[in-house]
Amino acid sequence: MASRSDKTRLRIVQSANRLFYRQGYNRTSFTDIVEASGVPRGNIYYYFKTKEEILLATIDYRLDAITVMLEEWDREHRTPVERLRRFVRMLVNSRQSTAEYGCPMGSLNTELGKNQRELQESAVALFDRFLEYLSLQFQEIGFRPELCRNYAIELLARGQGLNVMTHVMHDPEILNRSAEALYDWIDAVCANKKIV
Amino acid sequence: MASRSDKTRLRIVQSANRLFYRQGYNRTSFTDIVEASGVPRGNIYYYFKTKEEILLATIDYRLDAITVMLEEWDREHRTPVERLRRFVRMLVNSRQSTAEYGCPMGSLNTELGKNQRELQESAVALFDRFLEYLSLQFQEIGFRPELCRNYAIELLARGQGLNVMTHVMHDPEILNRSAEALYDWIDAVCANKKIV
DNA sequence: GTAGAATCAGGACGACCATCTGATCATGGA
DNA sequence: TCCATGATCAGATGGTCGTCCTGATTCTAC
Repeated sequence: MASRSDKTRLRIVQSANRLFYRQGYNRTSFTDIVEASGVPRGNIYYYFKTKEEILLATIDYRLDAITVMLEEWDREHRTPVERLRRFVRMLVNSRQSTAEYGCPMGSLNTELGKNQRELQESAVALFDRFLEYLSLQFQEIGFRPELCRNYAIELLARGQGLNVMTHVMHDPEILNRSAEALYDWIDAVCANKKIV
Repeated sequence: MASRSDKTRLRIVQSANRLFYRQGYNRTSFTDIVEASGVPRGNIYYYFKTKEEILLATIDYRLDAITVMLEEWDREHRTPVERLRRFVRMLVNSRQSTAEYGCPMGSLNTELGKNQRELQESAVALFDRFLEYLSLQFQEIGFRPELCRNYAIELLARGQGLNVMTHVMHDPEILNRSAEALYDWIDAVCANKKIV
């Protein structure tokens, strides 16, 4: 099924995705995408009518990548606690690129959240995917459903906070050092399981 | 001392500051600033040679505002713990605008952190101001100096995380609900004081 | 083999961008 | 009164932006 067309489209999306992450969506020009992908101007417009459409395609692309990753986590780890810890480990593993360019998900939403609400509402799907997954793990641990979403938000918030600080200070060690507190938090929450 | 010149300059800076917060720096055009401030094009260039200079002026403007605020906190609250709690309260108080436009400090740094390093290095001063202040409070509580900076980063990180989630989900209640955990964290850290 | 759709290619277009220019106005000291 | 200078102002400028257009080439199916 990987026709020539599919390959070209994929090249565009991958190049745009990379640029959007590194430069931001608004600061990435059409010419940037043309040069990075090697796909000529008019040809890109054959696949996407507007720059916004390219962004939506990159969001879908990321969503697929996240789905694949989460499925892998499910296969690799049997218990929900291990999967929560795996999430923290992912943050730590990404610390170098986070220090350089920030969180791909968080920085995109932050950028679009200012005055580009429609686009941001598409980008929030990235957060929802993680929230859903994390929430599910807490449910499997045995917490009440209402609590689970709040725990998921709390965990995601702490991850985002570390990502922001890591990016702002250009210091990957912040993530390295602070991860321990997140592991502890997971343990502490789960220790409450019997009480709650 | 408020000459006509000073007033015009201030009007430019205040309008730009507002626009940069709401629309982001890069998406704010010169024309936007002209229209918002009511100061004609050429006149703005009499005060600032480039758009970047305007940004630097707004950063200074914010730094001054932060300084004034922190001095007020010092006057209002005698103990360092109260001042730390005051910081959390500020986050909660700003929850409405945070839900709409994000954290003024965090979102600016996130935007500039991508590919505009020189400007971001000026914007990081905003973070430094808070880090310095928070760190000082931990020192006054009695922690070892090396610890204090890490505690300050941790507190700032958790605040930024909540700000990001609040903005992304457009839900001020996230800040409202999660503040309690920050108060608890402050208490927990200070309870360790004798041990550490 | 060939018709028609899919794909490729790059220049052209108008809008808007940050910046600059030069003229005009206001003010205050000689 | 006059003029030097700080302040104000409208419009022009070159460049870049996202978008569009028109052919040329390649693929697919009969």
